[in-house]
Amino acid sequence: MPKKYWLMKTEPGCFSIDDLKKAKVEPWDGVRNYQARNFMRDEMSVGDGVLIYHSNSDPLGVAGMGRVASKAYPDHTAFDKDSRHYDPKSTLENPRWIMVDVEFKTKFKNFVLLADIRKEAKLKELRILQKANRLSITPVDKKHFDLIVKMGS
DNA sequence: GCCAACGTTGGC
DNA sequence: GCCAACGTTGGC
Repeated sequence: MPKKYWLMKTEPGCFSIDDLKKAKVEPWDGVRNYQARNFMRDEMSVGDGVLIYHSNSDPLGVAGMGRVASKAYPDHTAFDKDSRHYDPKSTLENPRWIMVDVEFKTKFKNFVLLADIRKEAKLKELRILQKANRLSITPVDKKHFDLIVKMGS
């Protein structure tokens, strides 16, 4: 299967690129959106490239790069009553939510600001720039992925 | 199956 | 903190 590329959002106040660097590999739990889930279930494979995007923070933008390190498997936080991601409709027999492991690759030398991504004409088709795109996982074209990595290096 | 109400996301 | 946009829920 050809390698694919993704952008995954995280709130750094909750889990940042530095946390990922420290953890090396992290289960990407808490995704509670069907479109994002289906990307993980149907399209992701081990080795895919991941842009790590910091949302809801200052600065906003892409902080680094990782890779998909596992296939999708049940998100156990959905079973945990004490988790903020608890979903009573997800059961062990029939898990509704899944996650993949994400492995740290690099923290960008130059944080790639959302404002600079907006200014770059070649990136105008990027999903996160489209109006009101709230998807926490979006596919990224290889050429866009490579350009953002270049901007960050 | 419609749709109003509600909760969440996330940039500003 | 605001609020627009969107997804989900649930009554009908």
